Amino acid sequence: MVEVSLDKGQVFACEGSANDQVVVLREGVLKLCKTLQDGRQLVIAFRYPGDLLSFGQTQADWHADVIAVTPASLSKLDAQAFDAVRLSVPSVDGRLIDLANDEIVAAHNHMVDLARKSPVERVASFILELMAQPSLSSDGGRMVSVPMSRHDIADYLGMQTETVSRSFSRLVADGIIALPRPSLIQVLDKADLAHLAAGGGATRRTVPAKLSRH
Amino acid sequence: MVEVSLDKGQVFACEGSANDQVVVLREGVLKLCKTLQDGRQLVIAFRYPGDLLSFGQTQADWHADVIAVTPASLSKLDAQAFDAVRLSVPSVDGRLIDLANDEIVAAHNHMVDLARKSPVERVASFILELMAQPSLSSDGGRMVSVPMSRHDIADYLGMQTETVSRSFSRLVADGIIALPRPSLIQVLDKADLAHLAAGGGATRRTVPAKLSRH
DNA sequence: CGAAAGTGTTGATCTGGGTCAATTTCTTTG
DNA sequence: CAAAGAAATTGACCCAGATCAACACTTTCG
Repeated sequence: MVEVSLDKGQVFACEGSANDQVVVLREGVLKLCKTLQDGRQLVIAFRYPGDLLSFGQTQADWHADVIAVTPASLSKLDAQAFDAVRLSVPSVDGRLIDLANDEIVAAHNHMVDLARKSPVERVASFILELMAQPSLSSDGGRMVSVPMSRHDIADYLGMQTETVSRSFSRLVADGIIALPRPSLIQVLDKADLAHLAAGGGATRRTVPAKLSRH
Repeated sequence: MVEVSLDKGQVFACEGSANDQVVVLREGVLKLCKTLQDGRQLVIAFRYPGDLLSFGQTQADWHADVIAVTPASLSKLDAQAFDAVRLSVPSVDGRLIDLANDEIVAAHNHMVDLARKSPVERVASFILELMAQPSLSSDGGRMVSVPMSRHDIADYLGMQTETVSRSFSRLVADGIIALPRPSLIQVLDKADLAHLAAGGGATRRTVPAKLSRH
């Protein structure tokens, strides 16, 4: 099992390159990216500590670029060695299938975000995803750190940086979150956030006067 | 192994209901749908003959509605029986992992479509997907039948029926496809279609005069 | 420390695709 | 086959979010 360290911004793997290893993220945050020939880009997913980056599948090619969003460290094991593990511990396969399935469910949910939710709703969903990451969450989920740039968030949510920024501002104006720093979210009303993310519109439609402007 | 028949429009399973079976689609086309509480809908994926609908995972809940787009027939086997198969034929697990992986790759590609492609590009990608289905393709992939409605296509591509229709019209006007009937596509220029779908813009930017209007 | 570059926020304007509405074309059925 | 109903197309208009532009704040480095 080999340890690898990545600097912020470093490319770990490229779409199309061979992937005959099993890789686990130990520390830091990665993004999986796909780019169209004219430069349009999408961040397929972010990866957090503990996440598996590849399932040791038979067809072995990365289908997206893998890039460090923060300094990161990861462990890799080549496919043969992993196959030995799978043979000696049969429950591993079932676990892999479950993990792959979680991945499918997550992807399908994100598709709904991309296709059918408004910018504010997408950002609300995104904040909830961050809150679910123990490595980013503190104070019982009240404070959430945001390790990626507004640009990365935009590419993840299928919008523009400006729109991401405006959506954050909207949530602040509505008293749902506070932003002590761009990279730190204080969640003020988790219920409203969840309601928004689910596509139900915010509970608090009318905003307290002193919060709505400045 | 139990056979099930579905009428067009019939609901086979609902999001959240228990899924402790392994299901294979034999004939017909299904759609997997997710609906937001205010009615916004997305077709996550279509399923074609030969597709597996569930991977016999541990956590057993449908995460989308499953609805017949055409009359369909499918076979199901309950999880215990399938587990017996998995134990006796160890290669099944590896195959399942590969299938799940294909599903992940497909979902990730579709995310790019939804988030970053224009309506015409999405429809182009969609037509290519249909062409890849042997059950829909004839005349060496020149003629493709479209079993689902414009509305379903819209919900699959994250747009409106009207926009789907306009995109088809655009492709016809540009001489890339012909539409003898709404449910039948004749592919005239597969290269252009692929180029469009890849986000490169059509090769034929200037349109022959007699095709561009009327 | 001050300049320069990078990142984020806000404002002004423009446009692609959504929405509403009117036909036309397919499909079904009596 | 005709009539009714559903589905698809086309047109007109409008608005959410992209684009363009200016500015603020933070970090880096000579």
